[in-house]
Amino acid sequence: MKIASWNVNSLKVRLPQVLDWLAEQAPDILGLQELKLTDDMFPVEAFQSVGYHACYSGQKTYNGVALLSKTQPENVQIQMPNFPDPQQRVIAASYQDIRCINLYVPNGQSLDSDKYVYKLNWLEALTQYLTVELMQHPKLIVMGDFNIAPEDKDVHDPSAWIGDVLVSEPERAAWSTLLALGLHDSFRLFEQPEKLYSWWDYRNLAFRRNRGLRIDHLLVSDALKVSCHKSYIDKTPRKWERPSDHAPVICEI
DNA sequence: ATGGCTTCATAGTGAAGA
Repeated sequence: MKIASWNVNSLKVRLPQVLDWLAEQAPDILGLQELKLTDDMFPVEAFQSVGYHACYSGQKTYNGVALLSKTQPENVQIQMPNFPDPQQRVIAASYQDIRCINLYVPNGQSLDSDKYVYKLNWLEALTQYLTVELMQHPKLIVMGDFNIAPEDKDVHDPSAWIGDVLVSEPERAAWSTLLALGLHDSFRLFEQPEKLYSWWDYRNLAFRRNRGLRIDHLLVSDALKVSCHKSYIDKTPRKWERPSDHAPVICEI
């Protein structure tokens, strides 16, 4: 079973690329973030016609998350029940005995921003939410754009990022707290080449120079860790014309 | 070099992303 996560930075703009990628990779489940469209604009038919079910939670301009799947999603939940939020950043669904949670974690903007406070509060709520979910669903996958680079090796130039969001100690502590619940960064379950990232700035030829961060992740619970046999990043779509700034991340269980 | 690029917004001294 192939499960993937991709921040598409506008589904309106990226729909043709998502369809191409689905045809190429044929994931069983694909979590999308940053749809940037309202639910009435969601391209249900386009995905249906290539054999994918969809559940989604969008909003105007910002945020928005969706799960595409070859099988029917069950028990779909939008938002964390313990954190009502006008920003659409969470969608969860079950596929047989696997529970899949797709996240668009707040960016935080800067360490002195209100948005940073919101990010840390959001991550604290996520910890509580996942604690409950893990008790109910031993086979749990938590995927998405976490907007956290867990370690310095996930940062192209750690010294240049000191004091910035995505790498700060409180964010990394929140990440560690999530893993301590019994979740595993699937990417780090395996030997990986160095300097592999999932996001590159649009500016300054950052992709060509591989000046990136690894901030998109697929976490698997203990019960899924044993059957997880592969985890990787597909940089190909980042090379396409008018790409998202994020690449899809994939794990196979 | 506090901008460089992209998206969605509106017609701003743009906002936000990462």
